[in-house]
Amino acid sequence: MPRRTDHQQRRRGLVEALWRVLTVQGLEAVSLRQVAAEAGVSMGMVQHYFADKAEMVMFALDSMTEQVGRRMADALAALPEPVEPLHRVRVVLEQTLPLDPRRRLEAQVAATFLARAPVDARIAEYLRAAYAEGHAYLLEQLREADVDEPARAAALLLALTDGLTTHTLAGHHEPAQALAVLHDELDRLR
Amino acid sequence: MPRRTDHQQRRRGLVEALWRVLTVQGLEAVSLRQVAAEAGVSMGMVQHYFADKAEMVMFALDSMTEQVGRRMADALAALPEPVEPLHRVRVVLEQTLPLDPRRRLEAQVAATFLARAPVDARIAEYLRAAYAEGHAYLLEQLREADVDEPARAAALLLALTDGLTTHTLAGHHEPAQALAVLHDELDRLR
DNA sequence: TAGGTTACAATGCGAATGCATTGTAACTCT
DNA sequence: AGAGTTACAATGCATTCGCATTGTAACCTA
Repeated sequence: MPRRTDHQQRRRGLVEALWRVLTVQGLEAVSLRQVAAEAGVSMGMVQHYFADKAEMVMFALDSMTEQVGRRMADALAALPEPVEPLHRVRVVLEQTLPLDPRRRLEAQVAATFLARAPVDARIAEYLRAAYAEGHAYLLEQLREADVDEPARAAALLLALTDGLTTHTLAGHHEPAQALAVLHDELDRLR
Repeated sequence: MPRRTDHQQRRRGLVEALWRVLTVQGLEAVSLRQVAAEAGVSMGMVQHYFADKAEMVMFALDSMTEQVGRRMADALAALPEPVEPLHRVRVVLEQTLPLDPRRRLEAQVAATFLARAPVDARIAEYLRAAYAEGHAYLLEQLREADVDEPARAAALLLALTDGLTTHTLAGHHEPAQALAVLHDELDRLR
């Protein structure tokens, strides 16, 4: 066995560079060269770690959802006992709102991919599975909270959160306003 | 004065071709050549009617919002007297949901531009003005309907509608479900 | 220490892009 | 009828793209 590096770590570094290009210049500016430049490495290195552009982009999407999922799990674990189901819903949804720089970056990456889903089958399929998972979790919590029509409420909350995220990123209002709207809606579900 | 054509009409035709490219292949596939090919004309002609790509794209956005606005006005005018303000809200918001092929195309164009706003100042500014207009209209109607916290409710409805649109376009659920969610939420405002 | 594998760097290539330039009909007005 | 303007079409150019190829150093194993 010859010279070895930590593949996962290198790929993560490149993906962070990709995210930066994506959030500053948009998905159409994401190219092998741009990512390499942003990461301060050669284009050959990027090629070494990703078979092609599509794999790189899908890995960037996967890394992002993984990261958000981790933060959701952490936030849930930090909740004081006893945990109300609607509190879980609130905490989970708040992780997807652009409330700080980290979440703002993630939200923008997610929003960009979501907007691209209608014209990209692979992205659509991936996001569909993620949506199904999120919907199932919300459904479970809303049932436990005795909310009327929990399936519809779950769809509503997911759509509302995404809409608030998009509007915040577009500069239509402040993050705090988005948070207030979400809290209002959750209060009304009681 | 020499040879004359209807500039507005030609531009509209080209913009429809642009929309088709946009909805099928995404905004990054929109190029002078692609639009020309889709419209069945030469690239020189496209250049003749638009100074550059940016102007063409902004005109496409403007045409779309204009068209949606026209449909909203028509739908409002077709409402039977006496008109309830919440009914107006419903009719207006329904014009932005992808409930039929026409609205689906418009919704996808709108969603694509909205997702691009965070990295494009010109688009952001344009959409901000459009959002402000929509919010002001909803605010007026919600006040007339004696809804609690009308400003917040307006922001909620706009975000929810956009979220439902995005999720429908991404294939997360059916158009009918999106409509049902919106109707539920409007009923709860009474 | 020799051989083989890994980790890049560098370069080349065909395709596509936005835009500028040039050419040429067609039409209007004087 | 001539002149001038408009409406395109065609082409060229520099740049960027994804990807393939090639080269080379570093490193591990036998």
